Amino acid sequence: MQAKKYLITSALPYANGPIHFGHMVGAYLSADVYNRHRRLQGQESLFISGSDEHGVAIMLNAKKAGIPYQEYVDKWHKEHGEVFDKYGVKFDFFGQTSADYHAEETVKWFKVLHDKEYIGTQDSRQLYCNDCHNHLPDRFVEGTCYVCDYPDARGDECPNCGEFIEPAKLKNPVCKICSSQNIKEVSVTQYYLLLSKFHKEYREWFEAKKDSWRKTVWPFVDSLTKEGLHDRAITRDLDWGIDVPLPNTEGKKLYVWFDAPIGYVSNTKKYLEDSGSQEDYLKDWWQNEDVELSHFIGKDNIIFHTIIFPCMSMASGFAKAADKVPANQFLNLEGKQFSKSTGHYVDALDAVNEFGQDALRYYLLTILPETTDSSFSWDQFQAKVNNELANNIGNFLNRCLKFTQKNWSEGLPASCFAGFADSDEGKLISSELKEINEHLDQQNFRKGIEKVMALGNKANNYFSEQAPWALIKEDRDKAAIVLAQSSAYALCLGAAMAPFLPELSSKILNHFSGIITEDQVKRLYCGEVTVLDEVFANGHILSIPVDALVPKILDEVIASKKDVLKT
RNA sequence: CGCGGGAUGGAGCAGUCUGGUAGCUCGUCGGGCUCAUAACCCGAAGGUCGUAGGUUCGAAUCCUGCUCCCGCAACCA
Repeated sequence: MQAKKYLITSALPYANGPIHFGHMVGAYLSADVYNRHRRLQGQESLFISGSDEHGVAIMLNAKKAGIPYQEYVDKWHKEHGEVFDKYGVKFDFFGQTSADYHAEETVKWFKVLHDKEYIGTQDSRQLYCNDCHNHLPDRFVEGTCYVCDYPDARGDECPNCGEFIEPAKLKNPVCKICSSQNIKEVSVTQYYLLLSKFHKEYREWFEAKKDSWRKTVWPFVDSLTKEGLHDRAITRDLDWGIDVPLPNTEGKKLYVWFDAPIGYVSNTKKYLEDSGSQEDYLKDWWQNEDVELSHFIGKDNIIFHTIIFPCMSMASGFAKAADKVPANQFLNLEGKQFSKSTGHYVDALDAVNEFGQDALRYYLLTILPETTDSSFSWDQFQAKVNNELANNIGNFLNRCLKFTQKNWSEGLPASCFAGFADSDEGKLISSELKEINEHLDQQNFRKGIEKVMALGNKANNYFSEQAPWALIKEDRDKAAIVLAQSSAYALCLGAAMAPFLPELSSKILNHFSGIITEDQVKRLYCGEVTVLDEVFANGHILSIPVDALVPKILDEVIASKKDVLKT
């Protein structure tokens, strides 16, 4: 059955540091393209994200910076919002998990899961630092591996021998927070999400996804869950987070990963309330079977979005489980991992301020790590932007519009545009536009943007073959028809590009403002080229001066970027 | 045998599920054009599809073994 509405979420960025291209490409750009795509199709959609603001890492960094937790996360929330804005990633709502409305929603989920006996207590042994008085999560302890004697084994895994570590057994454990060796093992009682009880229902839901989920997602999750599900602690002994809503639980907070995905739901609720909508966030969206729910995430989040949150949703009855989880692989920088500490790093905000939204969105979308890890390279960035975006698309628009403006300053008459939809060019464009739609329906973003480029290629092809610069000397009327068809090409390119490069798209459409409505753009986007007969019913005058729409990136600039990485 | 992903012309990738003369973008070389952002168009060269076997009339694609790379992914998020 065709879904009627689309609920789109992007992983909540952790409010603990700057955003880099890896984040951008992992969970935000493709989600934004998908959202814009569905809207252009005239579908109803909601695009939700927000800051993830709890957890030990934030606590410690705020303490280190000497500022209150709330102030710390607010700072990052603001900066992240700014970055997304500059990249044209346009959420309907970008909330915060430290807000009251979110705590309220999370508590509701906890209580229902508790009442249904999907939450219970278990005792476990955990390390505690006597000097900084923190309960130490596995990753915050280091020591000597008890299997291979590797000296820098982490509390959860030994990077040398690959053994999964039981932190209490580590030799010479050291607190990673304060470097103290004064660590003791204590017994703690935590609340657990009893996923083991939900195995059968979970697998029933999961197995139905086999053919539609990416092969980087399904087999991995399958191998983790086919034998059974592990219960999982969802509380921690911390002083920053949402209080456990039960008596005698002082000092316990909900684990950040329990509350974070509920953020999608609470942010939806808040958005609908704030925008004065009459819709109910659960009935009309989260529980609605006619809604297609897609979680856009990086591969590091697969477990939470394909196992834990779906179980929480189904077991509580608050929400349907995900329909699609188009998880991306990782993006490297010049072949190596991004690393802020070693300086092998590019700040996403600096980059967009320098190169602009179109160039970065274009390049990043063409290297989306959909099937395998990919790599950002400055040389390739320059080559692709200059050769593909500027020379192909940008130059086509420039040559065709400038030529038209120079020779038909009075405008092209309606008669030149007649019959375009039925022409070979018109039919070709129509089928190309429909194909782009299909790729995006399937969330194949790279293929989609490749197709847009191919359309630009065809436009250049047509222009060169028809050679209007020669034709105009022999038969001005025939040349006018060629230019009219080229204008139609330009307009179609503008529409096709809309979900990928909204800024460039609107620059193109701007040349046709006044003769095309928003609704007509949507129809054109879906491949209905007959709409052009209406659009050009009175001919067309290019009234705005034509300028190069895609600036080229200079060698010196790229060289300086590469130099920065070397040092 | 921890788990998953990957290995395809100089570079980056698609194709593998559903076997049938190996495709795309960039780069290189040759030609054309001059409307345009030294842009555009046409043509060419370049690959025994990581490796060793197997199945088959036929394998990049299916099966088995091996090598190398990336990541760590259910108590960091």
